[in-house]
Amino acid sequence: MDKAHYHGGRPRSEQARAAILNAADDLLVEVGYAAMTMKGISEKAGVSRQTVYRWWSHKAEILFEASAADAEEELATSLTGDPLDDLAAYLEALVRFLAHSPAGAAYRALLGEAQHDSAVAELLSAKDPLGDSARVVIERALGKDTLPVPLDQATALLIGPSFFWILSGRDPVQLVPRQLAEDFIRDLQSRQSR
Amino acid sequence: MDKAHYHGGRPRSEQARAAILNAADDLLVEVGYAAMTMKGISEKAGVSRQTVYRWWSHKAEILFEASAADAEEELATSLTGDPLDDLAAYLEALVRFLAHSPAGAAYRALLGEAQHDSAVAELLSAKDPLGDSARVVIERALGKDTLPVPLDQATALLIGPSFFWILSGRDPVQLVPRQLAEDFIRDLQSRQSR
Amino acid sequence: MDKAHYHGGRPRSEQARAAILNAADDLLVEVGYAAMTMKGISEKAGVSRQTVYRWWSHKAEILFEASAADAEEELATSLTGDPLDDLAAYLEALVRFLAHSPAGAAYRALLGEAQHDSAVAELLSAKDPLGDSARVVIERALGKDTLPVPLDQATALLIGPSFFWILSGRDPVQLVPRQLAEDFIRDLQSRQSR
Amino acid sequence: MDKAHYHGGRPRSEQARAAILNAADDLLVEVGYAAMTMKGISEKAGVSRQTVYRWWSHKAEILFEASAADAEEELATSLTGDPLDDLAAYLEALVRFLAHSPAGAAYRALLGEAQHDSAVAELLSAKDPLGDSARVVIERALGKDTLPVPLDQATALLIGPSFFWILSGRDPVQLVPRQLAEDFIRDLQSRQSR
DNA sequence: CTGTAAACGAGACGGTACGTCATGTCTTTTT
DNA sequence: AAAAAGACATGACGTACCGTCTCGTTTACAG
Repeated sequence: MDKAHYHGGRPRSEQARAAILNAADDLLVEVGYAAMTMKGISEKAGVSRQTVYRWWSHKAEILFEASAADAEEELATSLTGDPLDDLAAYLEALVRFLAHSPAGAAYRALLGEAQHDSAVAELLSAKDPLGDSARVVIERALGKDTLPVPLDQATALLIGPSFFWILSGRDPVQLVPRQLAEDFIRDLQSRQSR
Repeated sequence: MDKAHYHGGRPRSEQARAAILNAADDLLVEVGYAAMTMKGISEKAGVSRQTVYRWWSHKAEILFEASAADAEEELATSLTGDPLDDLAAYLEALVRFLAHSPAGAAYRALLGEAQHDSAVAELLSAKDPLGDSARVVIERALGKDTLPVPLDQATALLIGPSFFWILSGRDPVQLVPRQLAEDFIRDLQSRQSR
Repeated sequence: MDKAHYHGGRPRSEQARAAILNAADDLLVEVGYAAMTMKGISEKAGVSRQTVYRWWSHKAEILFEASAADAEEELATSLTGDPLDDLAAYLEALVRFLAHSPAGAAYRALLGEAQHDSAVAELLSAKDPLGDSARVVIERALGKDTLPVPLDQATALLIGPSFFWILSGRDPVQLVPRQLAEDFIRDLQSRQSR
Repeated sequence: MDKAHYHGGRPRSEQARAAILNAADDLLVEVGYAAMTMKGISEKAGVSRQTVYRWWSHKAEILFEASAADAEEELATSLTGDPLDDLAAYLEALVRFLAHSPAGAAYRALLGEAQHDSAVAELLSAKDPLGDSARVVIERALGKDTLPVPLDQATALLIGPSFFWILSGRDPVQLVPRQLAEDFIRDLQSRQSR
């Protein structure tokens, strides 16, 4: 017996699962989040509506699962050794993600929903791609123990300005990641020296 | 003749207008943004559905008009003369607005919609309560001409961390406005001194 | 003002009403009662599903309204003056109705539903085309006051055998209406003479 | 080997068969024919859905098999020797069956379905509990050879009025079996004497 | 004081998505 | 081969809101 906990019955179709996630991804780009419906997803995936509802309860849940991997990948960074370079590279990736990537659009849509749908809010707080990636970068660039601020608050200082800039609809071209990275480092240092 | 361009017909009912805006405000608190519908608003306001559609095309438009005044008021600050005090007070008001005020909930809901509805995005960019209020505070606290950074980018530095903190669902209690205000001032000073 | 109790609002569309009743009639013939659905009716009528549900709650209700007039007409009889002729003619019409007419098929379907759906049962008991027509015929053929049996029971004696024959799926050709009419008259007479 | 044509494999489970028939019987009483579903039957019987479909194709088929024996039993009569007594007793049993017995409710439901489902119609014409029982009673009470009418038509005369009365939703209390039996006998006699 | 014309209430209408349900089939392991 | 388990495609269910429409009524100013 291969499966650990077999309880009888036809096994879940991996094909259907993939088709649904792909359909959700595609629909987000093609028609936007608002016009994306459970019905539309099921039809685009060539799958019954019931099958969609069997495994997910909201379009947000589907979209989250569909874009989580992409988000993680796009926000992952390679280290250069130089803290400033690393942080600047990360902020650049962050801006690219939020402003231009499909996965970023998915994230913004989900975060938007989360503002008035607690189910979605829980989804995001359970696995937060921005917070997670930022924590990793800061730890590796500056060292975990030398931080004068709780790690979580440091992420807010790093991410906050770019996040606000893009979410509030401002032009991402005007953002200068290197400058923001410098500010961040200087800020932490001056806090430390007090 | 009072009205500038009268073209005959019954004048718009101020009573209906007020009832609709109030209904929208109330419904946001009672059922949340997602469950708020044009039909629900019209019924709660005791007004025909057509009357709502005659003057507004989305629930976002109604909500925006209904909460704009409150937002402006809640984000307005009185000056003390001390820049640090002023900025800290403003950040405190900002957090209170975003995290606890009904008008702030409306703003978050609208900003959420704006992430996937360009009509709402335009609405917000046309009159941006956060940006406007922050610009005013920074100008008055630090002086317009001494800023080493474009005013708009300064607002992002000031607002960004708190904005991200709350929008991403983190606990607003952990925010320390005075600390953030200090950081902001120190940041601008060190930029200047280079 | 034309309408007796106008309470505002767009008036009901007579066109939609007629289209729905026609669609129901047609569908019964084309696909049969079981395969007839509310959705199918609305689509065939070129009408929204909500419009159907606004005025009727079951397909049985629609079918009843659609076929009631036809049933009444097909079971109406013209008098000849001779009781035997009249009753025989009526039974002939009854058999034709039950066994061959579309309206009769509708009636049989409804009566079938009534056996396990009390809502349909009420519908039929409120306006019973068989009972009504039979009562009229018996009254006019034999006189209301000379009956030795309650009128209702007389209708059962007259109608019963043919009704059972057809409903139980037997061949209507083997029914001899004139013979049944004779039996009925003889029966009443012999009851009277006791 | 016991079975005549054994072809290997697991034998049919008698337990499952009985559970299904019982479940059908129970469900008819509990929820009525309309709300009775194949799914419901299988769940109530604690049996896989496939097992139900393997042996029966409609709920009508199951219900028929489940109630046939009961019907036969309830409509069987013991002879007293007196034709009038025998026929009256039979009619009484018939009314009790149609109006009050669960098996009778099953029969009415099936006959209802038969009006718009030819598969069910065939089922009933293949084994007709009413016709069969009536034929037996008439033969034994009046003698097979002295009948002036084909036996089948005689059953219609005997059963028809009660059948119509109950199927059309009238109150069974108002039926007087003895009276109807008298009518039936008198009718046949007067036909004979012509 | 009488038109005229837009605002308003009421509510019907065609659409479309919702989430659920039962259908009958299938795929898997177990008996 | 039969059976339990349960996933699957299909398609109707009845409901909700959408935005539009068509009525009769109301309310202002203009002539």
